[in-house]
Amino acid sequence: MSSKDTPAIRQSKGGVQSVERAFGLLECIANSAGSATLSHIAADVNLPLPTIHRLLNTLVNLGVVRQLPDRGYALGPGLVRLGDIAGSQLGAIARPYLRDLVAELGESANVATMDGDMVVYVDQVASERQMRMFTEVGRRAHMHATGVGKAILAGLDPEQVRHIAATAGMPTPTEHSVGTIGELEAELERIRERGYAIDEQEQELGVRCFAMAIPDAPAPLAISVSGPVSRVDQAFADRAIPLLRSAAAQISSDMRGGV
Amino acid sequence: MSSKDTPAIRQSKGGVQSVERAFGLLECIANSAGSATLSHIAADVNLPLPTIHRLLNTLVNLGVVRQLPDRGYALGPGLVRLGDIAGSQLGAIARPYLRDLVAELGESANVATMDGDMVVYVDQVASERQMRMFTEVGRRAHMHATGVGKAILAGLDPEQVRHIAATAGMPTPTEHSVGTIGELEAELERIRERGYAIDEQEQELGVRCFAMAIPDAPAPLAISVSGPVSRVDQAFADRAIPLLRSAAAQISSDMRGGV
DNA sequence: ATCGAGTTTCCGTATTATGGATAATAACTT
DNA sequence: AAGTTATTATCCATAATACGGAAACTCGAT
Repeated sequence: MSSKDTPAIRQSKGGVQSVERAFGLLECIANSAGSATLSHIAADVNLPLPTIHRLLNTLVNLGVVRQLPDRGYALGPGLVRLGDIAGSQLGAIARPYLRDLVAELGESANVATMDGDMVVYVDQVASERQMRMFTEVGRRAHMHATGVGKAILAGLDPEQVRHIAATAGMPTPTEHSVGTIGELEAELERIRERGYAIDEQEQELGVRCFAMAIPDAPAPLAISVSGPVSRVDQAFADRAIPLLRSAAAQISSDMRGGV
Repeated sequence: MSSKDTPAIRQSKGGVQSVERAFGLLECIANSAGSATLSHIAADVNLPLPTIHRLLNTLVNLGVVRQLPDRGYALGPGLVRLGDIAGSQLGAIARPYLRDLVAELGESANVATMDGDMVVYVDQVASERQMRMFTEVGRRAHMHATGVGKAILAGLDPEQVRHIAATAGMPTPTEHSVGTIGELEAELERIRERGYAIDEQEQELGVRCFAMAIPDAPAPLAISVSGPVSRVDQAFADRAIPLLRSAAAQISSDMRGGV
């Protein structure tokens, strides 16, 4: 499951070839979890060895890739920094509104984006409560098993949803998780009707979560509030949903407004 | 403070120009917090507009940069993913040992690397205790004010240390923090003698931390255990130091061993 | 000590990125 | 609302740049 995952390297017209190739290599290393040797990479992306070697050298000099003592290549710390900044920038616009949500509702609020076929949490404002959700920023999770993920999926084409479900798979972290594409599609329809997604202990037992997509965002984005089922109940939802709705609207307009 | 931070773009011989330039642009966007407009970027990196535009286009197509509705450019979600994977890969080798440390000592353990002139936490295993350190993965901190940072600094050339202190500055988060280069150098000398670093409430009041650098790591790396001063005392240190030492040695050999 | 898979360097070639000039678009001004 | 400027996007001839075949080298295995 490695020679087909990276379908060579997409070359879009008007793009700079070497840059596209360079990121193809990064993708390739990212997919082959851990290190990847030169020839291993050459097998995946379809390029002559010297070319790959030269590109990798450049990336190593840039600190984006690090070369292991056994000559293998791995993603380097430079990417940690860039990724961190990228995430915080995405989250930065949303943060003040998340803070309001937390202040108002007393539960943790999150922003997540879709990357590839997974959800990535880009920012979180944790509640002050003792027992609270512990969703690390940067964590990745399956779309169908999270509130934010389902909220995002509900805004995509059905075929795109199928494709994501197919490539990422549909594991069921708990017995409440959605397990089949049929169920998922029905669930997404419900989400579209009511305007928000519910994660009913689907990601973790005892945790309920309300999520909503940010309309017209530059990247697929959703926000959520989550907490233990004991506190996050119907009464909570009645207070939370309008707040989520207005937060989503404001974030959306902030993002369109630039800065 | 923006036209001098990015000293054009470093071009190392044997490197692929366009790739180096592309990452120069990413750096530039990263530095100009939030969005950066085309001409703003052109002012920082010293390149003709069409060239920048073409490179940015490529990066946008790759999902690494996103273009805002006001035509500004910002780092995109693709980087979040790569950075996340890069971080977890760096941390992955260390994680099992961190787990052991936490199991044995009952306090949170961290791995951090140096990136630029800052420390970045790449992984953490949190203790099960109620009151625990809340160091998010991906967080950046000043070298001189953290245990891991000082442990790493202790292994660098004095001039490099000076340079880092000069460029990053030396803020003092608490009244215990090291505030001058003189103090720092003395402290680093002590660290070299005893073989580990102590963060004595220098980052946050009430928090003590023992840290040790990973020798011969592919990137500067250090591990630490930290917790409230009430629990993390001399008796704790007596248990912790040998464990840290052996963990560091094992991680080091694992990293040299490849995979 | 010999071999061979995998990695790195070399260098002539032409493919590829380049950037000056120009057009299109947005922002400001009167 | 029309004119003006600043900013961004597109063309395309040029040559500089990245390319990749071939050959040297390194390291682990036999």
